[in-house]
Amino acid sequence: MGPTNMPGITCKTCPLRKHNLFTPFSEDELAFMGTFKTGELRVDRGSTILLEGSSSPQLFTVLDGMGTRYKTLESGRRQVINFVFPGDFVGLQAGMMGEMKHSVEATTDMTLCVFRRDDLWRLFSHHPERAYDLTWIAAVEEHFLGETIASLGQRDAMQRIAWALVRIFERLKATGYGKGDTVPVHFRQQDLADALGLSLVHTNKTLQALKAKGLATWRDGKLQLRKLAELAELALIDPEGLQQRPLM
Amino acid sequence: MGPTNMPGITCKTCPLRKHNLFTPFSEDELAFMGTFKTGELRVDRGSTILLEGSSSPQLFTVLDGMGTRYKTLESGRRQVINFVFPGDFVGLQAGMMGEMKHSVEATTDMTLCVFRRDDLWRLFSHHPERAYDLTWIAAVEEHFLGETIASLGQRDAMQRIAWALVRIFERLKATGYGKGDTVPVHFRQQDLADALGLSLVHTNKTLQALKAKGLATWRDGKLQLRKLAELAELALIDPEGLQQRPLM
DNA sequence: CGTAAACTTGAATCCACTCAACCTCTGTGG
DNA sequence: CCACAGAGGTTGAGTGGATTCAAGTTTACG
Repeated sequence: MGPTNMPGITCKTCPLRKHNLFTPFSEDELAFMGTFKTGELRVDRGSTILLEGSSSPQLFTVLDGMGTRYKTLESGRRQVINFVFPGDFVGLQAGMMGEMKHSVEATTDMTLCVFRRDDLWRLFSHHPERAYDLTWIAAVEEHFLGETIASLGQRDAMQRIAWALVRIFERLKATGYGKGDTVPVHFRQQDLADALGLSLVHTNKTLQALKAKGLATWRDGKLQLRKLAELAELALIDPEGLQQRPLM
Repeated sequence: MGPTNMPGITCKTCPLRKHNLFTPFSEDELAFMGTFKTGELRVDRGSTILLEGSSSPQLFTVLDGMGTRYKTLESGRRQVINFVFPGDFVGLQAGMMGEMKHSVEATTDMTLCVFRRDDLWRLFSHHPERAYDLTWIAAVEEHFLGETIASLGQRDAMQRIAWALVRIFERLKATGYGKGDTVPVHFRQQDLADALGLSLVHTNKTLQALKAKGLATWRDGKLQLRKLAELAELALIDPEGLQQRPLM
């Protein structure tokens, strides 16, 4: 199955909107987004959605599925900047700066809501409240990247992994995935290693250590956090929870 | 000398605008920015301009001086998210999300251009081109943080320090600081260490190693890069140079 | 002249890395 | 139906880059 385009969900019936992770839409906004959205894209897992250095004519909001944003250094090493979840907006850099500064790849099969880059200016000129939200989204992203920098710079391997697992867990729960203390996570250990600046071997061993402590189990695409509070404490995360943010 | 407020430069005569690091202003934009700017702030080195968790009523563009954005973890460790240079816009997170997710501190005496947070909406609703630029700025910031993540995750100590020195150097040159192969850098080694996730001791020894290689000398607030290209190569930086960006 | 801040230096330790196998699936083609 | 290949995961051993600890030195300044 290759990438396909098909008329699917409308903004009005968008299943993401119901999660209170996202700020509610007004009727006006809803109507506008309907015209801003140009279609839907389905891609297989493994597909590259945006390529570093390219200037995509399209912007996306992830409707379903997960992926990674990553950079490849000249040394050949890969850094996963962050993980991409439903509700995330991708392509803003290409939209504003002219070209992507990282790649985006689908880790699972993925459905994306498609916007035209050329419409961005229409958004700014005619729908300031949506423009405001877009900037808000950029600010939220900046915040998370700052947190990641703090993790890579100041946390040891165990804290980093605990931190990542908690963040992934919280985000998925807030978007309606999983149930109880278990969420579906289909990333590979290598993805996590590349995200945290750790070797695959050490990531593996540290995951086992967390399992031995009875804090986290991650097998066969299922992540189970038995003692979330304890894990968050180990990760030096202050338990503020996720703040509401806009959705594109 | 404490913080003082005094009518100084007007946007029309703003010395930053002349550097081609920044995209030019139109007459309209210039006129509007004059009304958006509410004053100037001078602070001594060591001052905290924005505090993590606070919701500043003010936003700033740095006119002169340098500083750091940083977070403090529960463990007491400090992570410098990035350095702040003239032309940088600070306070966007507080402006959009309600509160700062990191602190901003002046490392040298600093002059800032002051805006009122309440005026942000006026900017979005009446000056879409400026709103667009603001989002652009956020996207640029996101790009740099992504690069930093790649550095902390994938580069070793020598590469990280080389990377940081080159980036600092390029940015300062692009804003008219220093001459020849030397620029003024008044950060402490501890700041650099905290930015790169390295210990002070190792930062010190690595700086000496770079000096021994004849690549970089940093003493008494003067950073001299003798062989920029070679240093950039060591740092795995592709020599694209700095891209034009908007200025607030 | 004394104190504090920033910078240096040396030594011992350890966290995380690399290397090198090996295991366990799953899908595929003879 | 079985052999094989490839991807993802696991395990052990040895190494080394970066850390911590603990003193120094230099510089700025009241």
